[in-house]
Amino acid sequence: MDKREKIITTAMNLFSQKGFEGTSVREIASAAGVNIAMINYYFVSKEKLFESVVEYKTSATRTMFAELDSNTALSPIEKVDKIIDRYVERMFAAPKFSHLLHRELSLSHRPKLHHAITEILLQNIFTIKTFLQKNIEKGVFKKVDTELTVCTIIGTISNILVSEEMCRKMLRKNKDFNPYQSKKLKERISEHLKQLMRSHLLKTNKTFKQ
Amino acid sequence: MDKREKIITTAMNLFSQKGFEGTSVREIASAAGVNIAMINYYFVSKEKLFESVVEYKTSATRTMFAELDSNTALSPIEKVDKIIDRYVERMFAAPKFSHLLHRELSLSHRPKLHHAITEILLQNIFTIKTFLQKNIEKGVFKKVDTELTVCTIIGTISNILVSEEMCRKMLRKNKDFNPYQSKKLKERISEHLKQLMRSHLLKTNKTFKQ
DNA sequence: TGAAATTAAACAAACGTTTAATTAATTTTT
DNA sequence: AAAAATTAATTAAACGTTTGTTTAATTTCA
Repeated sequence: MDKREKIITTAMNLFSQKGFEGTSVREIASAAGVNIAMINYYFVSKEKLFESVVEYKTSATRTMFAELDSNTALSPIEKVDKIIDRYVERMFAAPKFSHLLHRELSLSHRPKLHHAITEILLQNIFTIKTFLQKNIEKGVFKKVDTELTVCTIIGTISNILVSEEMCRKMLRKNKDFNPYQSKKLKERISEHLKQLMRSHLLKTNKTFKQ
Repeated sequence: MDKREKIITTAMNLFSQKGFEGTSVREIASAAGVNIAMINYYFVSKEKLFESVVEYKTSATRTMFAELDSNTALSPIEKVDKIIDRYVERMFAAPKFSHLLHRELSLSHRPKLHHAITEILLQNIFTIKTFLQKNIEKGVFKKVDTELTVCTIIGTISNILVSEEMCRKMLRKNKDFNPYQSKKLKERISEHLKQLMRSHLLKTNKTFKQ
């Protein structure tokens, strides 16, 4: 890995753990094993480094929902299942980075970064929303509030993963339970959301695994 | 309002807007109209001030869910409705403070504060969870994942309110729409969650306002 | 008179950033 | 292909600010 990339991944980890203001440039440089001046040399400023981190991390997963949307082999409710699975997968793969985005989103004193994150997240939201709307028009799904339904899916997942300690205590697990590594929890969340969405979206009284 | 309280409310607003590290003690002192030394005189340190802010804000609403729980005049699903109404109300009353809590919760480098917030939020979660469990045992509600159901309610609301700009764009509103002041949005979220919870929890096929 | 409240000033430490000098790598010229 | 010239990468040190906190003197109030 070249130094530029090493700085980005190190910064991502530190920003995720301690926030933007809570992480110093010296800390990043030291953890990445580079001279402190290299950071300004490559990224101009700390804020620009942050933007690079966001861009680096989200570019890979940007097309995920769009690809899923164009897959026509699945039934509407099966697609909902897939959307849930993929989103849960994505959040579990990098929970701390998701927190970083949400944290920055809830702050208002760095407008540029705020705007950039908003645009990134909106893409995913609109893809799902449009999918739901189409199937409501077709008469396949109930006439639900599509925008808030997307919020429910995303909000549920990010809420559970907001803190390891919180998650453990809420689920009454002991100290050696690691939420972010638990395959069981991942499946449990998927199951819950699928069941929730089936009763929410489907007109007929099909109950799911219950 | 005495100076101590003035410092707390000013700090709350600034911490909410700019985060803990993003707010300086000088800034708080200046905005509160007090000498900078007064903050350490009253609160010993910046971190202790933060803890005082959290304590001050949450003490008032701490008993809310417990009181609601002991109200026996309502049917189970009506109580769910009330829980949703109250929670939405609470979040809309101080959205930025909610973000402050969630932001701090997603960081791991101030363990003391992290722990304090966890305990505060857990009280509400367990009250709702226990209520759901009781009604599942009685056979009134379906056998759902109670813990994740609570996450869904809380997560949906906090996800929508995470950012004003995000909310506006997601709901396709124009610039002069103020999400945090919108009574309509508040009702819309309540409606969505009530409908969601009825299809999720109720065994019979009662659909709600649809 | 004595305790509490308030102040301006200073504290050391940490912050993000820049400088200027040096080494490494690449390109151009012979 | 070797030498020279040019660009890029890297470094230690210092830059001026800002940070949270403390001091010691003064004012306020009981």
